[in-house]
Amino acid sequence: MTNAAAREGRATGIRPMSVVDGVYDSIYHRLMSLEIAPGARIPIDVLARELGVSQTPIREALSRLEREGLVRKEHLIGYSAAPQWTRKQFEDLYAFRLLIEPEAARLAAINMTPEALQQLENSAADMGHGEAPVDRNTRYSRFARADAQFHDAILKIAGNDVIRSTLSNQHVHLHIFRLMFHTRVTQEALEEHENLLAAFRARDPQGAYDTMRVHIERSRDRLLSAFE
Amino acid sequence: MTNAAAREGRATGIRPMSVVDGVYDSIYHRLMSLEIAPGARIPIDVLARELGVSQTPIREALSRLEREGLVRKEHLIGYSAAPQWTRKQFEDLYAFRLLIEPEAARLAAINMTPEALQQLENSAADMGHGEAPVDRNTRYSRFARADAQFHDAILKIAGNDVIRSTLSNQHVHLHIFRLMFHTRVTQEALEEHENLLAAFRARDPQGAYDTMRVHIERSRDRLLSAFE
DNA sequence: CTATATCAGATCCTATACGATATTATATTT
DNA sequence: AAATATAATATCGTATAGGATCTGATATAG
Repeated sequence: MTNAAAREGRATGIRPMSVVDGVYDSIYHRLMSLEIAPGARIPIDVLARELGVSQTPIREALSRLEREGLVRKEHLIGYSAAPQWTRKQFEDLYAFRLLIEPEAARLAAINMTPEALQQLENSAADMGHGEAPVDRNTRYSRFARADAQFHDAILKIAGNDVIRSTLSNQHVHLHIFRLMFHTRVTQEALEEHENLLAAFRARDPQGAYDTMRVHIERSRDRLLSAFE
Repeated sequence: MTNAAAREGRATGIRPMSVVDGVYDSIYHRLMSLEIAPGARIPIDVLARELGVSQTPIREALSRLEREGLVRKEHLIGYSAAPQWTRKQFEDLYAFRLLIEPEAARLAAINMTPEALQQLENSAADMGHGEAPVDRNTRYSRFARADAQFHDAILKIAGNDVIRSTLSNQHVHLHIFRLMFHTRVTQEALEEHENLLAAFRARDPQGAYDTMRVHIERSRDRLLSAFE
């Protein structure tokens, strides 16, 4: 029964995992894998039949995805996957990141502890090597996830929770992931992450600030080619 | 019938206004007026009975409010109004605003047009005078709303939609409104807004940047007293 | 051949019902 | 009297049903 399959996920705590969580994950991965294309309709009852659950949890999961900007809703028409980014949205986001993340890197360098540094090193190591990716899709998918984790770890060390939740809600990396299909990025990004780590090891706030700024600017320029 | 009352709101477009929208507004105003206290439980079926609608739209409205940080949800326990801010959350938010809004003011000064300036002037004028407030509650409530509109207008002129939606989702002003009950703020803020307008009239980007920074720092210091 | 009108199917939105879980009050034991 | 155990109530989470609206196709008129 699909119901049981959705529920069996990770029931970490004592509480039983809600059906909504399973539905959320399922839709999230369909968006991530581009199985649901940008702009495509997402009918509630079709999903309900496919997942073997009722419409109520589907509704809540989609509502949650809407708040994160991954799906859109039109009254009396229904839900659909968010359309591909426009160039302006892309540029606005990077202008925003340039305001936030260099300063966050500076704060992180100030607050850096040996334990936090070790976690960052591990996170960065995950990006480079790992089992061989089976196809282009899973390769980029894993890269995007690891990149998100790396940047979030820095924000966590910086210690400003408002900034951290704000950026994670932007779900930057899912959208970027889509763009990556049209470009090549991984090698340079890895080197820039290594530069960041060097600044953190040296406990150099200004260096971390500058390095992060350069990293984001280069990331922007690399991805800009996706808009021709 | 309460159902009809909820629906009668503003049905501006051709589309009938959804029940969810009415429920959302109702709960929002109850939070704004402190009729629902910070931290208080919000039982779904009690609300459903009071508003004369079923539980499904209540559920969706609460989900929407959760994304905006106004209510919290615990699995198998239920919804409750977001607790009063801690000092750390408050300081994190203002650190965030200091990164964003001065730069937004700078951009707004660059993009300023006569029409945009006129709208800002009107918005600022709304804050000063208006019909006499009936009580302390509605006076602060109107002030908070007008202040939010003024700051949002600047962000709109700055032109970065990512930044604008991010800040409006923070619902800064609702929470600040609560704090204002414990302090007095209006007169100084009005003068600082006037200083901002002066910089915009002069098309002075650097001046707008500096003035906004001072404004936010002072706003922070004024409200900090609410934490003793 | 194009454009409008009508109709059937799909989908959304809301209401209601019921099992599962948490919370509170009562009773029992130490 | 304090603490634990048990039962009753309140509330949540999910499933299902039906009315309302939209979408797309077919038919008809110009």
